[in-house]
Amino acid sequence: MRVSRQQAAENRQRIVAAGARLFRDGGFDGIGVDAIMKEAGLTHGGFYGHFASKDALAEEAVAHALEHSTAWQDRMTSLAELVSIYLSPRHRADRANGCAVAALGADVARQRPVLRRTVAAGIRAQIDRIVSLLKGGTPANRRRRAIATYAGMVGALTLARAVDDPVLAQEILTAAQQTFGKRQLA
Amino acid sequence: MRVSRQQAAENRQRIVAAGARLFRDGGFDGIGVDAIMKEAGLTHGGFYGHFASKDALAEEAVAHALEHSTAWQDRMTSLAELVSIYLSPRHRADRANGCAVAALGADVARQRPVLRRTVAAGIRAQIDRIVSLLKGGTPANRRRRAIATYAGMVGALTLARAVDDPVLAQEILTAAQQTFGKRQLA
DNA sequence: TGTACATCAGTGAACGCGCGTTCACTGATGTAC
DNA sequence: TGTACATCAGTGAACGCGCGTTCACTGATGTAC
Repeated sequence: MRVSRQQAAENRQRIVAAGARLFRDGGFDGIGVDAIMKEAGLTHGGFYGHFASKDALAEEAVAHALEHSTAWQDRMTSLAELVSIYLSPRHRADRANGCAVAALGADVARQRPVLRRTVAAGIRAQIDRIVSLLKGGTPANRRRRAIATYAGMVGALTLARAVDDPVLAQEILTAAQQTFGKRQLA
Repeated sequence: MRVSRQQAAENRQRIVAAGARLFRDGGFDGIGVDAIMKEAGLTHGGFYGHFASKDALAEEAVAHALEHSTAWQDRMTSLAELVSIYLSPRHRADRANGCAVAALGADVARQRPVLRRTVAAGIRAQIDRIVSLLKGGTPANRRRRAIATYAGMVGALTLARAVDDPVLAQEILTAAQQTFGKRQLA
């Protein structure tokens, strides 16, 4: 049953958004086209009218996730605030809507170059965002500290999500928050 | 064709070692029982004489990887040295034999509790190892800095592996090395 | 503005392949005498 | 120490299921007149 062009465009967007959420939650291999289409309120057969392959969606979904998982950061005025939200228990628990780099992490390294290029662009943008919140030092120094801070954030979230012990997880988040947020890296 | 008990025990160890390498390289879902058995020099049918399931092997393989990928660290006498090797281009390129936490990263969070407990133990051990290399400050302060340092190391390696641009990758490794190795976190 | 037809977004059955797992079989090892 | 038999590690074919992808079909949309 054909739908209007506008409806079709909306459906496409819903598929991308569903993929962005489900891939972050379950990993690229952990989620099927079937589940994504169902989440978007459609049946799996229609998928290939919108995308050439699951891989092609993955690419768009990651781009979408990178944009939307960082939008709130542009409203932050201090690094402490940004780090505090990034390393919050809520972000730890909500993989599906959080940072795509931390959610897909090592798996990105195993994906096609196009996808990795998209992720690289997202990482560059994130570094710039942190640079703009840092004070003092030369531009080169600020960039180094921004990279180290971002690495600390991604690593701490990854570690906190990997462990099953909630106490250790919280200790990791708190330690990283104090180091990368409250203090400024030298 | 039956083999000696000793041979069988050696075969089992070879399967674990093969799993440890291949899982780190390809991810839990990216590698099949077939490939692991072939890497161990056997055929896939014999797998279930040694392990109850692929998941059961994953558990042992991760434990094996955590031990063997950190053994060299006990010979390090300075944090700078440890960080320098961890964040080297060589470690970035050699996922299969490197840090299991960075190699499997976010995927660990999606695995069974037993495996996550194993990873948590490995993370605790790694934190202690870094604590013993830190100087100055109270024990609590050293522990916080050790956690932040470890998070920075894992995050930087994850980011460097995720991006496709070797220049950006090296910049990330260098920045993290300077921040977490050459200087001491406050 | 209304009618007739072509288009095409979405449906759901079906295909094919890969992969985890099972199983009957083989033949060397281990053991009982 | 040697022989006869039971055990069992490993083999490779086969099973079954899930999943990515295809396809004939449907019926509402878009368009030509």
